[in-house]
Amino acid sequence: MGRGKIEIKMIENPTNRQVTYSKRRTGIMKKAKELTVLCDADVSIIMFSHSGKCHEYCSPGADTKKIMDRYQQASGTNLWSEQYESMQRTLSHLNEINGDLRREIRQRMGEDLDGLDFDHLRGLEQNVDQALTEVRTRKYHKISTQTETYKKKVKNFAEAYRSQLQELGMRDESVYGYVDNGYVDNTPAQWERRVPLESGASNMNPYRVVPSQPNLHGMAYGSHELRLG
Amino acid sequence: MGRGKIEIKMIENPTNRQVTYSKRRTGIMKKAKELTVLCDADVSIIMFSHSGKCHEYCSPGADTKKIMDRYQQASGTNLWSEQYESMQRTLSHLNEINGDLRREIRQRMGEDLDGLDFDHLRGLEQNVDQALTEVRTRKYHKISTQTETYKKKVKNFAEAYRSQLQELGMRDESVYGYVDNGYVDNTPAQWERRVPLESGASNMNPYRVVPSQPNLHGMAYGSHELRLG
DNA sequence: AACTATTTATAAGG
DNA sequence: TCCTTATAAATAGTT
Repeated sequence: MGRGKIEIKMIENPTNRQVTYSKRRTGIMKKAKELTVLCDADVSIIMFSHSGKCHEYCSPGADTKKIMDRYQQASGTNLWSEQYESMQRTLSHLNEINGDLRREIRQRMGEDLDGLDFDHLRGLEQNVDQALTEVRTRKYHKISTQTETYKKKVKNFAEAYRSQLQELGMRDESVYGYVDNGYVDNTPAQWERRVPLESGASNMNPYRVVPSQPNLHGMAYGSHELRLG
Repeated sequence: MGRGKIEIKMIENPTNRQVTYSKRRTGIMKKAKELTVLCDADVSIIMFSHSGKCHEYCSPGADTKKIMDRYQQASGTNLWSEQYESMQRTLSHLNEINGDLRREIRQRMGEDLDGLDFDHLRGLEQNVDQALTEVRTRKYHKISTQTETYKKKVKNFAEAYRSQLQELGMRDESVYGYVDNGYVDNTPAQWERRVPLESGASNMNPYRVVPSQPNLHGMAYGSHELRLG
């Protein structure tokens, strides 16, 4: 339709091509609008010109994404579902691992042991026993280290205090005596009574006896729709 | 264009509307094809009729999804990204939790204890100690239960054997003697030497000492592209 | 679905 | 990009 008939094949002249693209794009968009109104249809058109420019039409009362979602549903299967399902599988896999890890922790806490046969129980016992030994070793190492640290601190403090006294021309023999007898005590008794410090950085507190859910990141996935608090 | 000019407004007569939809749809699709060829453009058209029927056109050399992805990219921001990012956040959150759980297990195995202060060590020690007690209790309970089971089995077997002998008009006093003296033994010594049975259903073997990765589901997400082996 | 009078789209040119 | 105009194409109403 025009001054002459044209063959439907790629227009080589870039200017002509661009002009034709522009005209016909307008034409299609107009037709789409008319169809939308005349027939009460939902239409989505997305076009990319040879040069990469993007144009779209979308019938009023719906947006492109809605039509695409509807398209996805209508065409049944594919589109994003593939990627969604991949992520979905990953999520349930991770959740499964999560469940296994929690169960292992519960079993290491002496719970949920009904499912274990004798050999597993025996192995678990040995492993926990070794762990206990290791933890005890560390604990006592910590005690002595901290004790040494405090000893040094107090010693340094006393040293400074004494040299100050000396600067003032005075003497006080009781400083060292205080350090060695009173403040530092190798028995763990005073430690055992301390209230544990809350560690904000770690959400894992191994010393807390939490009966069934070692870490309370309650999550349950499995539906296609996801929400994350 | 036709026998008479029509006003662009919704066609009330359903038959006419359907006929017009059909004709004009064909027209638009044809125009789209021509545009594709003439101007080397990528076009995607999705249409839903008033009755809900879906029709699409997509330029050859690309599929609808590709054009939509390109559209998403071109239109800059949103569309699916919101949902993707939500899932992405969920995934990394789960991974983080799993990391914490793995660390907790390692610490319950006596590893990775450098970061714990004295109070945590003390709590962990107490907890592991309690767990050890519980596991031991269960283990010995298992021993006695299994022993009882075997005792009964052998007893039943011996009973059956003896009644068979009786049916044959014979007597054998040694049967019970064998049961009570030889086969059943309450000491755990013979159990301790058994090779553990492999449990195929469970991928968690608490009695295995695996130094750094309690469960080898090595996963590392974080990129937008996902793959799951 | 086919026909056809008429409207609409648009190719070429400015 | 817009205007013009001759002509091709689309299609409304009819059969």
